[in-house]
Amino acid sequence: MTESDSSNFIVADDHPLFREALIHAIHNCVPGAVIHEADSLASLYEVVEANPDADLLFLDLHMPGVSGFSALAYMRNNHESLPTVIVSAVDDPAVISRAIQHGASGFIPKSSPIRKIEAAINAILQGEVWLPENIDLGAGGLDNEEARIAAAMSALTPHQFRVLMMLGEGLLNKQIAYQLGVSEATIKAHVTAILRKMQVTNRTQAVLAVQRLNTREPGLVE
Amino acid sequence: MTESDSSNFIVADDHPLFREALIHAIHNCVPGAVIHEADSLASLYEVVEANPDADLLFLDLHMPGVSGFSALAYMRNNHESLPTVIVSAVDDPAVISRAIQHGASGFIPKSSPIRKIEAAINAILQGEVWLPENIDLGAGGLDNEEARIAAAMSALTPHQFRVLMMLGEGLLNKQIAYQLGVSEATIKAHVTAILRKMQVTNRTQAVLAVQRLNTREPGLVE
DNA sequence: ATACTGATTCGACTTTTGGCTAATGGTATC
DNA sequence: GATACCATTAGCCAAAAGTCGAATCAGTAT
Repeated sequence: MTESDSSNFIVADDHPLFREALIHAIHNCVPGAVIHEADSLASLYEVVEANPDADLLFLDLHMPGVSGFSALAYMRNNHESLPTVIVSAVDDPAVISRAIQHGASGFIPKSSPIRKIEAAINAILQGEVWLPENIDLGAGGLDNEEARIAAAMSALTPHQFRVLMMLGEGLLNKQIAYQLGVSEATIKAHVTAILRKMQVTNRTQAVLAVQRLNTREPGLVE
Repeated sequence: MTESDSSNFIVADDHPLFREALIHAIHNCVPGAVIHEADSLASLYEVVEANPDADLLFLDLHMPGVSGFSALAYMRNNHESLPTVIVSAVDDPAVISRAIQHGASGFIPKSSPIRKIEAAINAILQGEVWLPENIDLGAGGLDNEEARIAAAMSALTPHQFRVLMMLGEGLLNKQIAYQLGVSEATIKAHVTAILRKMQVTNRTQAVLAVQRLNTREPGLVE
């Protein structure tokens, strides 16, 4: 009866087909597994809140509402006890390396054959950090800036994080307020708190900071 | 006496050491070559204006004031007659492919040995499009968005482009005005024109558009 | 010579942003 | 129960952002 008896997983990916495939693989590894799905930042919030005892989160790097390592950085500090595995179409060693440094418990390229994915799931359930073969973790280091931004971002509250992601879409305070069903005054208060925590002076700079956590080529920033 | 008798080149790169090495290689290929240098967007403007009859521009992808393909997109439309070769530390096939699609006349990785660089210069002077070996030009296509943004950006006037790049650094109108030595009202007018041409409604969205021309992993944008 | 186009400049005006204070209620934690 | 933090809102204010119309200037076509 109690869910703590069985394994609880969360699969966050906006591609239904891949979600299904991943769930299938998980079931093969853990027959009685209970799996919860999310296809956006908003639904990820709901599912994570509703299942605080989940054992593992499979997180896509790109979903509606979040992009890059932002969501990972956030999860690492607001739900420390929930290990997070990145599942992504990207398989650049530098991106993989950065994901691990941002606190991911593993990295599964979407291009992996089913067997490999199942092997990855099993390894991670054993507490291992699973990576594709031949990955040099020294490939892409986090520069100081990136680490600082990730730390600042993980200090944000859930609402603040959500608002920050919407700033990242170029929305007005008024639009954000409408979409979240609160007053504009509330959004302003959130934005002020965000700017403070991110140590920037206006929303454009905040958005630029978020962009640095995207999976762009490392080594280009002077 | 007339400069049109000799070959005119422009080398735009913010790394003095590499600039020197490249100039040396050019001299080896074209003994009497006249070479003009730029180490920032501002100086690139000056040099290009001062030498409208230049034969070839060597352009680094990352200089103070510009980043990614923005400068290339701009050059392609405002100085159509000046062929541009990208010189970059990046050698990702997708980046190379995108550079060519943005109108570059060649791509020289900085990691190339001197001989290769000289071979590249000779080939490009013959009118060829020079690429590193084994490059699959199908590697990274421009999505519609990226092509649209590049087109919009190349419709900007020099001043507007300059202002847009400064928006991309998170600067205030006031700061931009001070740096360019004009009134804040002028900058506001430029910004309004930029927003119109880029088909966005505020500066944050304009900055996000510019970011799409950076050399980040392609294929990640949903 | 005239007219037209486009770039640059700027002031006046409106809207949006962002900071500050203050108040309310909820929810943990101690 | 007290304390702390979060979310919410209002109201006020100063600063910044953005729009419009207008003047100037250069180049270009007629």
